[in-house]
Amino acid sequence: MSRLPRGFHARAATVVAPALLGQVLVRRLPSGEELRARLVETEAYEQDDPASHAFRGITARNGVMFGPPGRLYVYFTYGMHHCMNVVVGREGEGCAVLLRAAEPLEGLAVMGRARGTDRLRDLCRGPARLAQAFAVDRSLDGADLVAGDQLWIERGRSVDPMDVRSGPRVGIRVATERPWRFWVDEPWVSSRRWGPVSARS
DNA sequence: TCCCCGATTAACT
DNA sequence: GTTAATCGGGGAG
Repeated sequence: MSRLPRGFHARAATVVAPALLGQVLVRRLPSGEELRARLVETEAYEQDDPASHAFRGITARNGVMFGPPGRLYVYFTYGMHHCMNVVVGREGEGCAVLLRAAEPLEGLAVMGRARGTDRLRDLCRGPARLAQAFAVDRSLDGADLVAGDQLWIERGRSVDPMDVRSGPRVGIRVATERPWRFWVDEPWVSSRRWGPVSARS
């Protein structure tokens, strides 16, 4: 399997987000074990986007977002959850794609232990669940997905563009008119409400 | 310093 | 459908 190159990430968030569907997220744990899951749901956060953590400029928390593309931005929220994003676009822009859900493929027992459940469907269904299953927290903030050895993304079987759906992003109260959540209609996504088949190619 | 609330989840009714 | 859990970020004062 080939790893997604820097150039893949160096594009607009609204392009990278749907393009990530079907790609395989890989985590190598300190123990050497590898986890794999196929991405099925993402969200784009662009420049000048009121819903983006980068909207109000660079801070200690979101600094990685303004760095080079292809790195991981991890944030902590609700006092208990971690979520992971891929930094995209050009350095200095502050664009990212939130990884929201995936189909577990490999390392299921390890994911189940991390999640505290054996229910396959709940291992990676939701951004915080995905991060927990993959043992991702703030210590991986800034990890290089292109050249690093802890986390990366491999080219997976491509998703038919006609199967990509889109709709409003989840859990935000601004910019709801931007249909920047992308997903495929499978049981692994966090929510199947909304969204006709996307018009985008 | 204080204070509100969040790119959520799980356990309820 | 509703709500508690739980705490760091960042705007206001």
